[in-house]
Amino acid sequence: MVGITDVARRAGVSPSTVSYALSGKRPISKETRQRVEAAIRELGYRPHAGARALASSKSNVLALVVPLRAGIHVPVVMQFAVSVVTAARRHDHDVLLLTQEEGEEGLRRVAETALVDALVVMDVQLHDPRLPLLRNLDRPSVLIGFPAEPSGLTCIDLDFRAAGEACVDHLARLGHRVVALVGSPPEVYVRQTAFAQRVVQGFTAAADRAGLSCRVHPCEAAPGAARAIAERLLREQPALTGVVVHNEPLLEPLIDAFEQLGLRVPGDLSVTAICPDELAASLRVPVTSVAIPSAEVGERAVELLMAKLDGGGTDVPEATLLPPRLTERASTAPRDAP
Amino acid sequence: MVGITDVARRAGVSPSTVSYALSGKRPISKETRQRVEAAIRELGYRPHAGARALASSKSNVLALVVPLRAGIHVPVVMQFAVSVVTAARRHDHDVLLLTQEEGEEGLRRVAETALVDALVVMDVQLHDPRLPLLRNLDRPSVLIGFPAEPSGLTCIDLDFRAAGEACVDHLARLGHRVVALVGSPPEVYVRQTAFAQRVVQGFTAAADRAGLSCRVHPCEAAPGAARAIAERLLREQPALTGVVVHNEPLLEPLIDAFEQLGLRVPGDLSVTAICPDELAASLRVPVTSVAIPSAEVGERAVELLMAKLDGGGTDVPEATLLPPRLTERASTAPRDAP
DNA sequence: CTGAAAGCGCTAACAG
DNA sequence: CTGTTAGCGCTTTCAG
Repeated sequence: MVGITDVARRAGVSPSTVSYALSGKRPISKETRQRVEAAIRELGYRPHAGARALASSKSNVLALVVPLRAGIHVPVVMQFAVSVVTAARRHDHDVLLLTQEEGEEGLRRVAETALVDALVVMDVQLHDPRLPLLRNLDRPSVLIGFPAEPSGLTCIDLDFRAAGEACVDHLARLGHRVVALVGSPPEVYVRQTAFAQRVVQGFTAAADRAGLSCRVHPCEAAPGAARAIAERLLREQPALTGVVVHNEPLLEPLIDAFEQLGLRVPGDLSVTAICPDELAASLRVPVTSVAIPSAEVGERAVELLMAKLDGGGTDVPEATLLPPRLTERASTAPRDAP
Repeated sequence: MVGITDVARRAGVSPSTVSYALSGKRPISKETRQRVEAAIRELGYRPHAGARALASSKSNVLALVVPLRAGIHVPVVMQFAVSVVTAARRHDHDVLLLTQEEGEEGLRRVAETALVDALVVMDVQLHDPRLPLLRNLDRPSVLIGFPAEPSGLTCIDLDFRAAGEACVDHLARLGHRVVALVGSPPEVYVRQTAFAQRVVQGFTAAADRAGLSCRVHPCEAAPGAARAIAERLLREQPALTGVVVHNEPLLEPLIDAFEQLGLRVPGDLSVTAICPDELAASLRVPVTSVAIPSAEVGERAVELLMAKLDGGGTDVPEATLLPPRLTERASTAPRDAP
């Protein structure tokens, strides 16, 4: 194995100079640097990650905890993970993948063995059991999602409340007076995942504010569910003309179901969704939607972590709520004059 | 920070004894072990990962390279990743997540810095540029998928050829005489991803053997694609009664399209798929399918890696082809008597 | 701007 | 069955 001393010898300098040339932590004359770089190249030198971690107390690895639970749209998780890895690499960090299953012990393990320098935790619940641990860990973390009591933690997410509002506002502006929310599966609410609830709050608040009649339906994404929910919506709200869908797998079948029931989208019914842009744009009827910006959230999460790692934690905001971005597509239209 | 010497002092033993008590690499008397364990518990000791890696030249971390390319079904990748993590944890290893994007340099980096002990590489192409590198790396690897020349590498995958055959055999046994394969998007074939081609080979071979008329259609998963391909199939093969689908996103819309064209499934048309069981089982018409056993592949991949890591590499099979498992569901039926 | 040298915390001979 | 000790390869004072 070729080590730093081999490089030093070949370049005619001391090991510390090689180290500093690599880290840039102190000025190195141009010629020295070039000799070092040449030696590194010629020998194919790679610093040993473990040795580095031991000597510097920095592993340059981040932990990413991904959820496995039911009712979570897998492509969003994956896209998020990829963006975290990509962003981390830009900051010269790698990413260790942990599953939710590992629980608190998993977090504690990777943090306390110094395997990772910091943690990104997805799918945070309102009263997440991991919160006390994350507060006390000696390494910084960023949570994706907001728990009930976020103080002392760094959290980031789409502003789901505002997203719910944005959808309703859009429908209200188009003249719709009776709207419904088709939400995530019931288990997501039972688990008290904050984002689902926040959409409901925003939806309801905006509807009240605009004087709209509204209802909320948590909804499974089972085979026959789309048809059933479509019929139920129309039965319960015969004057329904606006629907907000916050349930990725159900979006396409639901639109199909409406059309099979004789309702044209957007002719008779306007549909908006909260979902990834790619999904909304790829449907037969491209859907007006508020994007779930997984890639941006992942990227920002890593930036926050990096700021905490080298800023010491000062001036890193505790809460980052990304404002919703609504894109109009073909699924919404003004309500017919009454 | 509490180190191994603190534990040793507290337990009244030497550091090496603590180390051996932890690793089990040499016999420790029961009483000593208990004193050590008590000390560890009382002090909340955690061995430092970097120090361990440096001293033992083992990081206990595996690299997992995931694909990002178009035409790859994301849930399969995710499920696979999760099963790799889970299996790795059972063997006391962690998993570092790399994206395809990092390419050869990424593999080289994590291997040569000793960040990881071994690698799992997904989505291997027939003439994958990473193959020479993987052959020469000093750390073992397992490939998911088979390149054109797998010798000297350890590969594992579903036997896609046999899967294609199994679907055709099933249809043939039910009396179908004219069949079609709706395959992966064209880019998957162009990239020469082996599995897509192998399905075609198996499909064609089995059809020839059984004397069936057959055609193959690579197919995008775009919004209108399902309807278009359905119409095209019926135009080109008016007597078509059996379809094999190897394209997850298209499966459901394709069945819908057939039914909209007036063909009942399985009354007029039998459909089988090669896809994850969860997908096949969750459709309105549960589909007879050969499962893509992502979880099993991930698990087996890790077992192979572990065998190579501690077995020295001997007696680890180079090729592991998982036999297809076809589950009959509601989408296939005997062909009507002519 | 550069070098010397002391560890970082653990493992694994070697010695008993 | 247990202890002593020499590193593992790098970073970072301290000195110049």
